[in-house]
Amino acid sequence: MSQRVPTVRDVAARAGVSVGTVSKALNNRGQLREETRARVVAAARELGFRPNSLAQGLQSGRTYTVAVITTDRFGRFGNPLMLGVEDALGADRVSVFLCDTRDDPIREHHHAETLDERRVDGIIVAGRRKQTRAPLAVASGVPVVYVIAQSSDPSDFCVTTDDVGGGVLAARHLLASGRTRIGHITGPERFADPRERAAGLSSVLDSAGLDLAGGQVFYGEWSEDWGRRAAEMLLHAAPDTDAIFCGSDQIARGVVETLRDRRLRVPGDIAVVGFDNWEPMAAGCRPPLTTVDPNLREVGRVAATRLLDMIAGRPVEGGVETVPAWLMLRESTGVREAGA
Amino acid sequence: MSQRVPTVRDVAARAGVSVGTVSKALNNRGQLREETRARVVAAARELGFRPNSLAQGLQSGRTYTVAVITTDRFGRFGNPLMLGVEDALGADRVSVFLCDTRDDPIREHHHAETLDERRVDGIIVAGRRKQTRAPLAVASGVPVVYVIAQSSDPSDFCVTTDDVGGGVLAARHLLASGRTRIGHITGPERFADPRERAAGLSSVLDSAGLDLAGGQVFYGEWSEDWGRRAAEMLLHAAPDTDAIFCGSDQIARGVVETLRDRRLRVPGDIAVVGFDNWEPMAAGCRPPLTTVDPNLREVGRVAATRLLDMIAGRPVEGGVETVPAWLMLRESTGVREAGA
DNA sequence: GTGCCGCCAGAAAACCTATTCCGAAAGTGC
DNA sequence: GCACTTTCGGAATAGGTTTTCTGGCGGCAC
Repeated sequence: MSQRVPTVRDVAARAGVSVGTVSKALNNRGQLREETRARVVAAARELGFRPNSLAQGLQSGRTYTVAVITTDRFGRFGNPLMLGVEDALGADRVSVFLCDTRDDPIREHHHAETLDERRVDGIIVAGRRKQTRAPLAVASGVPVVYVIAQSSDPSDFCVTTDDVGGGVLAARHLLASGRTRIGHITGPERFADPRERAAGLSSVLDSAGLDLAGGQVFYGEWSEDWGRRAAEMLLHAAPDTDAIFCGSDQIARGVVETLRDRRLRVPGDIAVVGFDNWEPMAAGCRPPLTTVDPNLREVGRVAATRLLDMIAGRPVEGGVETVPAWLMLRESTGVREAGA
Repeated sequence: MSQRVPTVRDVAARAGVSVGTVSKALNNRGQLREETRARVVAAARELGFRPNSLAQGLQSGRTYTVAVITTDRFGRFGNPLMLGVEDALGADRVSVFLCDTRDDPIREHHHAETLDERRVDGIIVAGRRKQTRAPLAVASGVPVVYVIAQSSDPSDFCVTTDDVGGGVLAARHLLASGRTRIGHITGPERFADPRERAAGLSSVLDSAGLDLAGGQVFYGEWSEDWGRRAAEMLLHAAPDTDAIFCGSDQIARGVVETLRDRRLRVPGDIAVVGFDNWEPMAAGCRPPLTTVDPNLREVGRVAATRLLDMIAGRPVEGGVETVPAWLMLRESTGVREAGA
């Protein structure tokens, strides 16, 4: 009872040919009689033969594997991203190694070494936040694409979200809905992402000759609780606010709760726009949230596609490619009620 | 300018020894003079040599790779699970292939074939729901561990959550807090998970001689909206309800919202317990939710550990191993207010 | 002092599995 | 009978690990 997995040698023996012939028959290469080819194929099927991709990789120098290194503790951002990556990679029978660094440089280095040894064809390095980071320490020649967090080496290629554009989308939508006294509650000022979203909003307001309701951006934390507290502050500073753009869906949830407590109708009295399009948060809200979708799945798809380009030797220019966001319309920015 | 990655041959040439000697030197095997070993190690370092793990895998028959096949990429369930898997695997330098089937049997089969060819050492098949599924169609001999969804082959090994136990925990906690009129709002009745949670609750209530508030389990959907609607129904049927155990944190959020609308205080008038301990949902709730944590990270850790056992040839009995849940205490089940 | 045994260090070769290139045998055409 | 094609075997190759082999040397006995 040999439980051994069959090799080309076994197939060759069973078909009565040489190993070279087996390879040619199964890969449709070389000159073979149709009868021979069929015999080999039959033998392979009967034995349940599966070529060893380690041996193939050794031979060809390509492993058809790609790694995704993420700092995101498999958080919610990683999911749509991975989905996009799989979209692009799946077609090519490329398998994905998933490595979580847990924000630890030692772990990252460790993963990089292992991936080097595994001779992955390429690597996607995904950060959680927009920031500049040191290039991944990996064998020269292995293509690397950076996602969201970009490399400090300008010749590296990076794909990222369009946070300024997301802010612009939200702002234009609110203006188009007839809102003019728009406030902004968002995450920590020390991060680039919320600053860019705020910049997008401000640019639109400036062009329209409008000021930010409350006179300032309310920077704080990425939590519902901050949304609740900041909404109080904003309404205290500017009681006539008629729209609030929030830096995340979680913040928006908090904001909506405060508005409800104060008997303010959404969207009747105040429209609310979130950011992330984090389905369970945004759709579960009452009313469901209109929100900016940063298009992470597309970001993942673009990253993987470019990586495949680089692997195939097609030139990919260094620099940052920005994927446009889009607006998910739900009820929280619906039409303003008459007389409101 | 040869960009070629260095091989043992290059190291051997630089150190002035044979390739066999290089291997022995770098792996601390065989008999070598200390001076020779040091010379080889130095040469390897200077060249930036990294052994090709494809070649090693070909030789040893072990690849130090494991695959996780999941049907649940969107879900929040995959994240803590993967974390646990990496906890257990990381120590052994085992890399993880992540395969998403998107609930498509064709995709699953496709992944299984590819993993076969890659000669992964083992596979973890993770389902989203407790159900029985056909065994993964993979080369005989490759160890497979099933998570949550179990294999129809009783000799396969499966790790799963303790939903009955979770229900028991929630029920005991509520009884201990002095609640006696406990309702239950949960997900679809056609799934085993909510039925088991309800069974756990019922068993405790039965032992205490209590009935379920509202006279029935409110089965529905896994949404906030169902939580809101079902809470209305429950309160209509049993206005004196003093606690609600919810089948998910999302449902609990909806329930809490309805209670707030009705001016019922949580936990003052009614205590609420969720299920999942999905941090942003449970902690963001006002008040923060006491909730059953199904311990998915531990489930992942156990699955990976058992898989490593099987890979190492240590016997693992078939059957289902259940990982105990635990209760995350937050404010939604705090002390009952005096006079309430 | 010389011959033999055994050990040490490292070279050389075999092996893991699949692919590819080269060449040989057999068959065809004229 | 010669050139040419078709068909397939055999060997080289990829990059390591492992086993076997060899040369040199020390120790011991006579």
